[in-house]
Amino acid sequence: MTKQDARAKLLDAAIKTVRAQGYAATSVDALCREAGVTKGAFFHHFETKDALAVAAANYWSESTGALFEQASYHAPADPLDRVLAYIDFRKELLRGTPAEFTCFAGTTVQETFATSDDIRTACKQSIFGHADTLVADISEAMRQHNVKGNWTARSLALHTQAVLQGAFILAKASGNAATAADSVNHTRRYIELLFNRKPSKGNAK
Amino acid sequence: MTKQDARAKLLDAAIKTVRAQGYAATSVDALCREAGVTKGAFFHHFETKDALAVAAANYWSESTGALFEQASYHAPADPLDRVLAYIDFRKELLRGTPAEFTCFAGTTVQETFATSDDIRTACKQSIFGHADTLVADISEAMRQHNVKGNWTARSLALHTQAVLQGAFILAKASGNAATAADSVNHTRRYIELLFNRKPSKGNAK
DNA sequence: GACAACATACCGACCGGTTGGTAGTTTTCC
DNA sequence: GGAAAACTACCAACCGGTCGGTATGTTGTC
Repeated sequence: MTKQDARAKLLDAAIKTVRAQGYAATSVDALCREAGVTKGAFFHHFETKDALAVAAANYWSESTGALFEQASYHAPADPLDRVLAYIDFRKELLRGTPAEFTCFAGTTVQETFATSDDIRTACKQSIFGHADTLVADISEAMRQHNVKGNWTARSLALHTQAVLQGAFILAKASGNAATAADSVNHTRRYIELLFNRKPSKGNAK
Repeated sequence: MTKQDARAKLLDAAIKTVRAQGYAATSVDALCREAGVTKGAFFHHFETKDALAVAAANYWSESTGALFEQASYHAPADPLDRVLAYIDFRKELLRGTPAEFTCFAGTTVQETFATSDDIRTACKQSIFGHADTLVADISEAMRQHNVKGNWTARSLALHTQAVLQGAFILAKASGNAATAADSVNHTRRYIELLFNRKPSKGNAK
């Protein structure tokens, strides 16, 4: 109702609609309809459709960043436990329809990587930036548990993101969130094996 | 030049263009231009644009199926070696630009899962059908190496596909195929750990 | 001469983006 | 401190162009 309302509503509409239909299939008109604003408002706040995509990717980084910052997986004293709790948290988020739990940045970059460097960079920042928040815990876990392999903390952090992005695709293809959860279970098991941690019960398949 | 030529050229153009730009951003006109045929030819062979997508997904299944059938990773006597050789083969394929090594089915299903059940099913068949070709070797490896975990051969096969699909997205986002190769290395290491196989040298990061 | 395999010309709907304009707020200047 | 000027947020109508799709040829082959 107040100032700057249209911009926020358009960003929310973009996240929702693009996750459901993809970026190219989402028209500016559809976005305005979903947000309940006019086309004039759209182009008042965003120079082009691509500029909205960049803003939405940054908005996505901020809102998911806040979600993960507040989450309880940071609580355990052992850094390895924090990493495993993060994996469990990601698994818990796999609820509802794919449009509800999949990643705006991953979906958008898949369509735009070759046509818009600005969008690609914003999406890369979202995915790689989130991965970077895991590196400290992984590094500390490697130190405390005396694990040194032929791999880096950052590459493992990025690998967890790759698994999730791929799990989203399989969930979309199968229409089944459980398919994605299976891959998260494998990732948990991988980390347990890397750190010689006894596997927890209850991660079937 | 001969009969049925236009259809084949349109399918090739679809694979190439969709991998580069996505499905929705690929117009029928652009497809005809790329294939060197007219719009009349397009709608002579395909009832709708969506019908072409289904045909292209099936064509993708066939052509990649032939590629993997002929590959040399089936040679080793030990089924675990065959699985690891498959992983190495997938890593070798990560050459050139993302448009050259990424998956048509994964790209397409990401955009169409909610809007076309026919396309979604054809893409699911492509990805899950390929995963199924790995199940026999994984199962035999579990038997021969006396490995039984809280997971199934099929879920591990699907997990390898999830990692690859996710690795494609990270490669698109970073513009760097090496990012994808890192995830494949982690997957190889995971399988080695699952089967208590000594790690091979040379899989850095 | 019938039929498949195209080609050409064209359609209405919708695309991203622009226009001229209005209502309300903030800043400027005496 | 109060009016004028400038600015912000937003709107409805509209633009040229492109979209997926169609209707009607033409051409080569059996």
